Formats: sequence, structure tokens, C-alpha cells
Amino acid sequence: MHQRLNSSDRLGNFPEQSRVVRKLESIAELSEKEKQALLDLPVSVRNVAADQDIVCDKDRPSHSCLVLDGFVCRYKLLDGGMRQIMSFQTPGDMPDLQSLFLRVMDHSIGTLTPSKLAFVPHDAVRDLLRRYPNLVEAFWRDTLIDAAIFREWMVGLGRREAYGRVAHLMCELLMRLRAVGLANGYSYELPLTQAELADALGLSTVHVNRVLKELRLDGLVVFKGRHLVIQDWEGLKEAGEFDPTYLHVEPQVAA
Amino acid sequence: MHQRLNSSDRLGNFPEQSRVVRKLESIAELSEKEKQALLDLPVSVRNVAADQDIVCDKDRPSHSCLVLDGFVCRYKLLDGGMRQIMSFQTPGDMPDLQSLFLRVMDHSIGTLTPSKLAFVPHDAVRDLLRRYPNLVEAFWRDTLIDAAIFREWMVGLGRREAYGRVAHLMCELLMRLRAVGLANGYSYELPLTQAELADALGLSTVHVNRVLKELRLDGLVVFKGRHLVIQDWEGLKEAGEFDPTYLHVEPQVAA
DNA sequence: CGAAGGCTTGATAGACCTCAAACACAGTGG
DNA sequence: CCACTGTGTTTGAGGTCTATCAAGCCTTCG
Repeated sequence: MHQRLNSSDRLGNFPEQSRVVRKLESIAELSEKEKQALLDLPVSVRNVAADQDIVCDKDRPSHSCLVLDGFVCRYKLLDGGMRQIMSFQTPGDMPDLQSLFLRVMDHSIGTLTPSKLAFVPHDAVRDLLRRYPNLVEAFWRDTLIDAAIFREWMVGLGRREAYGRVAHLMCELLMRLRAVGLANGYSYELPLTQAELADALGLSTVHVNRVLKELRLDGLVVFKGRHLVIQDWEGLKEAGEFDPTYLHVEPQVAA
Repeated sequence: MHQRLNSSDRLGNFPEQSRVVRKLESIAELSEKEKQALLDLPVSVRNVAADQDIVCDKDRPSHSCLVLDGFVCRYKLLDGGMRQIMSFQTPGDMPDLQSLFLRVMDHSIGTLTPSKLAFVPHDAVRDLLRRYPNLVEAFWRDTLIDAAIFREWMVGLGRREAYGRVAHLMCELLMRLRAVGLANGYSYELPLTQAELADALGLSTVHVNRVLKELRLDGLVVFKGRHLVIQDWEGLKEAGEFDPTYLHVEPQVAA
């Protein structure tokens, strides 16, 4: 029997729901009723192994998915077999909200680590948005912030050297993981291989390796065993020319 | 006396309104009432010279702008003075719809050619969206397609060589300009300098020049005097590995 | 313990950049 | 009408960043 036993569950029944709510609250004000409505969303939750596709290029999904736990990414494959990762989705994120309005997938979404995902029928989301127009703003904002992150990555891919590109990504992930409580001070779990980082940064695995070594020798960060420690936050920000405006979070602990 | 005389105009009074309507119709179904409401939007129209900023990084705009005529771009400047252009906006586009929901600009928007722009107060747009929920879907879709284009550019910047990158951009612009009636068969006005192309493609001006020459020698395109002629559409698509899915237009004349 | 995946490092090659100079063309002014 | 200027294009030469290839090493896990 397969994993979809719990297709009649509601989001609120899972402990990780707090990450989703927290993420949305970092984006927009939510009333109690709206939060309730969110938690009442019907979901089917699945545990998915690493390196599995959730949605594929050209698919026409009927559900949107929420990341409850794990690292997920959007990516495209080129003819030659090369891969470009276009975003990392961390717990609390909704990687394919867009499929609500763009029927055909123009890219794939897959897990990078073992993940826990909640699938919500599009109809349920549509219904939610009809009943709570304020949530339209929240969800729309979320997709706009996604786009802002794409733009920032474009800057990195187009105009930053490898060193700054890596530094910038590490800064961004600290900010984003903090927002959902997944960072401790200046360190966080970064369960990615160097090859995966390379695919996101438009570099080769070998070069990522060399840059990481350089960052370590410069005393900025240590990345070992899927764990990242930022030893010199100011230095890292400078190396990546990092300015968190594009993340559109409250001027929180961006210290 | 300054240019804003016509601040009490409505969009429908300008002949270029058709481009805006046409653009939106290529994205979503519009009822007659919705089209009417669009045309009744209060606008102040301005003619702007080339190379002028419309909105700057860190601004908090109170209006959204529509491109009635001309080429406009989003861009960011790096510390070293380098520029990354993140999108080209052509007639019919709404480059800063996002400012409705993201208060602070995380990039700048500027003209590349002399342009005719319509500014709509955010309040008027908000009101429109409140009255016509179907337009929410259309506008949201528009911002999602923007994001899809960002993603496709990321692929180019990260994983395509200069040759394919240039080819891909030319394919994309043909499709987009056709959708608003600004292409003739396989040619269109491309009023950009090689330096501007370079800033969009993450290349140096010199290298763009060399690639253009190569494309010409290969018989794919001729770009001369701000005019582009595609001589071998199949070849160009192949060179850029171009697949128009990400533009999310009807499977129109993508022949 | 062996296998597999990931990490690390060296050597070589290629894509692209920077610098520099010449050329074309349009607009300006005497 | 013709220098003069400025912007954009074109081409060459040399240098840098990053990719590719290849090999050795380490860790994890059955």
C-alpha cells in the first residue's frame, strides 16, 4: 500500500505547519482567521527520498506543494545534460504556487535531501484565496519575492566572480533560514553537495571546491559535513556584496 | 511647466492602449467589462528620453508604470560599476507591477530608448483588482511569467555559452514582440547597443560583438542599425536551445 | 571489507575579459 | 560645407577565470 494514506489530513495536524505559518508571517500580516484557514487546508503529506522529482518539466500539476522539511530545488536540464538549479526551497516554502496560474511546468522541482512535503489540491488553494482576499496578497507577495531572488541570482551568475557568488549564496541562506528558525547564530545545516552548489552557481564542481577552500583559508566560512559555519559575517557580506533588501523581510536580525 | 499635464487622462485615450490590452489578452481571457475597466484606468503619460531612470533601487513608488512605447529594462548596479540587466520590457509590459506588493524597490528600472510611459496610481490598480477578481489572476499571471523569464535567463547565464545565450535572447524577443504585433515575419526592431546586450547577457561588449559576427557568418541573423533579421529561424532556435514553453503564450505562430 | 559517492588536488585547455587602437556614423558648430 | 566630437562598432593581443580531464583520497554503509 502506498504512502498517500493521509490524504484527508489537514495542514494543522503536522508539527512542521509552524514553519509554513512563520514563513508567511514574515511576508504579510495574517489574522487569526486566516491562520486558521491555512491550517485547515486539506493536505496529503509524503516523505520523499533525496534526488526525487516532485514535478517535472511539462507536467500539468493539480496540486501545489509545501516543503515541511528538507531541501528542495527548482531546476532545468539542458540538452548536453547540464543542470541549472534556479532556486533552493527550504522548509516553509511553496515552490510551485505558480502552477496555480501557469498550467504547464516550465521546469522541474526535485528533492535534494530526504524531505517531507505537503500536497494541497489547487482547488483548495483557489477556494482559500476566494474566501480570504488578504491571503491573495500574501501568496502573491511570496511569488514576487521568489522573483526578486531570481533577479539577485541573475546578478550573481552574470556579473559576480565565483568567490563572491558563493559568498552571496551563503549570506542569503543564512537570512532565509533564520526567518524560519533553522539557523543558530551564524551557522546552519546546508545539506548540499558541492556538485549541487555548482549547479546552482553556474560553476563546475571542481571550481566550487577550490572556492570553498579559499573562503576557508580567508577565515570567512567553514563548510564541512553538510554544516556551514560563518566565521566572519561582515567579511562574507562584503565578499558577496550582500544587501538583503531583495529578500523583503522586516529589518530583523540582519545584524 | 512640467510634463505631467495629462494626469487626469485615462488609458483608453492613447492609441498605444491596444498593446497593453493585447498583451494581457495573450495572458488571460478578458471580458468586455474588464477591458473597459482597464481602459478607464487613470494614467499620467510621459515621454521619457533614452537612458533615464524611471524608478530607482530603494525607491518606494506610489505608481506602477506601463510601457506604451520604447524599450525599458530592469537592472542592478554592482559596487564596481558593473551592470546586470535583468529584463527587457517592451510595449504593453508592466515592469513594476510588483511595487504594488513589495514596497521597496530592489532594483532600478530605466529606459533604453526614448519611451512613452503611462503611470497609474497604486490605489487605482488596487481598486481595479478589488472590483475585478479575474484581473487579479491576469496580473498575477503576468508577474509569474516575468519570473519564468528570469528563470530562463538564469539558465542562459549559468550554463549556456555566449553564442547560445545571444541566440536564445533573439528567439525570445521575436516571440514576445510578435505577441504585441511588433515583429514582421522574422525580423524586428531591436534598438539596443551591443553594450546593453552585453549587460543583459553577462558578457563584455567586445565579446558580444564577436558573437554577433559569428552568428552573421553562420547565416543565422543579421543585426545592423538597431534592426534584427533572422535568416535561419530553425538554426537560431537550435543554437539557443530555444523552447518557448516558459513564455506561456498560446501555441500560436511559434512556427 | 569492498563499493560508491563525494571531496581534493594537479595539469592543461578554453572561453571570455581587458586593454588599446582604429573605424564608422550622426550631430554640432563655425 | 567641412572639420570636430561623441557614441557605437570592430579588430588584435595578451591575460584571467573557470572548465575539463584525471587521479588519489576519504567517508559512509551494506
